[in-house]
Amino acid sequence: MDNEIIEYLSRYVPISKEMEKALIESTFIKTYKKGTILLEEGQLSNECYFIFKGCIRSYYVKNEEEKTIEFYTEEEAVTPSAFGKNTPSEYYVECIEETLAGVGTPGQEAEMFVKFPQLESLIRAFGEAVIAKQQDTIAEFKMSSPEERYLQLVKNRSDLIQRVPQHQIASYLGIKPESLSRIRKRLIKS
Amino acid sequence: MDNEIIEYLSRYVPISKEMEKALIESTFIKTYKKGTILLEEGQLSNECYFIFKGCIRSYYVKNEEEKTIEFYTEEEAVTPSAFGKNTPSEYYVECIEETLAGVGTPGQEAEMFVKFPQLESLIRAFGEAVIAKQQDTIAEFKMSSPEERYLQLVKNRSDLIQRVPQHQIASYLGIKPESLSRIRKRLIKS
DNA sequence: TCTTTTTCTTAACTTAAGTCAATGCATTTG
DNA sequence: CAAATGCATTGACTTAAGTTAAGAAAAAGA
Repeated sequence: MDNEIIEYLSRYVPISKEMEKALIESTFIKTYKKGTILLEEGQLSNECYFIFKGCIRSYYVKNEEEKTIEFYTEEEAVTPSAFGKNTPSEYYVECIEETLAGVGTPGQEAEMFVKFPQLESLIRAFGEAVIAKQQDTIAEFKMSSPEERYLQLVKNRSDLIQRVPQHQIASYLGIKPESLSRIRKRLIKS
Repeated sequence: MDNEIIEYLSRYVPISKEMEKALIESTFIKTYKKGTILLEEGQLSNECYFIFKGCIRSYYVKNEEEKTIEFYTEEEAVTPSAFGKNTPSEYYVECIEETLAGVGTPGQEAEMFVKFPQLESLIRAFGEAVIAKQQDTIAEFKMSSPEERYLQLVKNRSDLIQRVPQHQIASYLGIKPESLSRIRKRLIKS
């Protein structure tokens, strides 16, 4: 179990044995029931997560409507923008399945940074990768029709199509559930 | 002139006198003609920029069409995703006005990181701010119609409406120039 | 198991963006 | 200065997404 975190991090930076040990010791693991709200709009964020099993969704609410920003699944890290900051979160974070996750806190993070300054490089590299990926997402959004976006999703993250309710997929694609329903019908026919 | 870079950075982290001196000494300043391509798709990126005067645009090309990702203007930093990496850039970076900018290189960056490890924290904090802003952009895109996106742009960055050709604004909003033209007409009437 | 709630689909209608084509205007270039 | 190029606008038409409403199917809860 703990090895998964290490393996994940080592994609971005070499992890020493010592660092590995400190990481494992300072991480505590929790399970959350389906439907658990991990963070609400307006609240401060004191936790970040590494998912071992399950699915977490982040979403904004505007005009009483939920707009899904991202789905996170196994072996992915969830760090709210407001994590460890003194500003309230602009969005919600919710477990949409029973979820088993490693939980990190700002204190633990700071401690690790002091002990292992290389971690800062890691986080920086990781952040840069996230930025590049998000830029791609934005460009993809501008360049594609709803139907194309759906096809991309099916291609790249077909697991989500199976495990996530369609109205949440629709909000992730920036369209209404009715439209997604029609898109699917259209595609089946052809 | 140099003070602008310092002032900009100090929004994110305290800058020591010594650091200030090193920064100013290692930055060189260049002017680019309107239309200069700073980075092409497929090329490696060896430079990042801090704009003193002018405007830089980044864009993807897909199906022979340009899709603008972002416009950068005075006192903003432009760091291509591929900067200092060994992977080719996925997009173009172009000066759409005569532009005066400070130019940074990976070598200079690395040198600064060695001399001033705090800089790494700065870059990390900065990256996090960028991530939060991009998440907002993505959410805004999902939540709004083209007309609403245009109104947001007018509200938040009215300068761009003045200084950037409309077809580039259209591609930035993810719509066709004809549609933008109609949106403007619609808004004037009401 | 039966009920309730949530999710998905369908239909009819409205609205606006995409497409194609033409035109006018402005800026650049020879 | 004339020609060419690039840019913005307009119109007619097509296409698909939003809206509203209803009903079916599936999942959750009592």
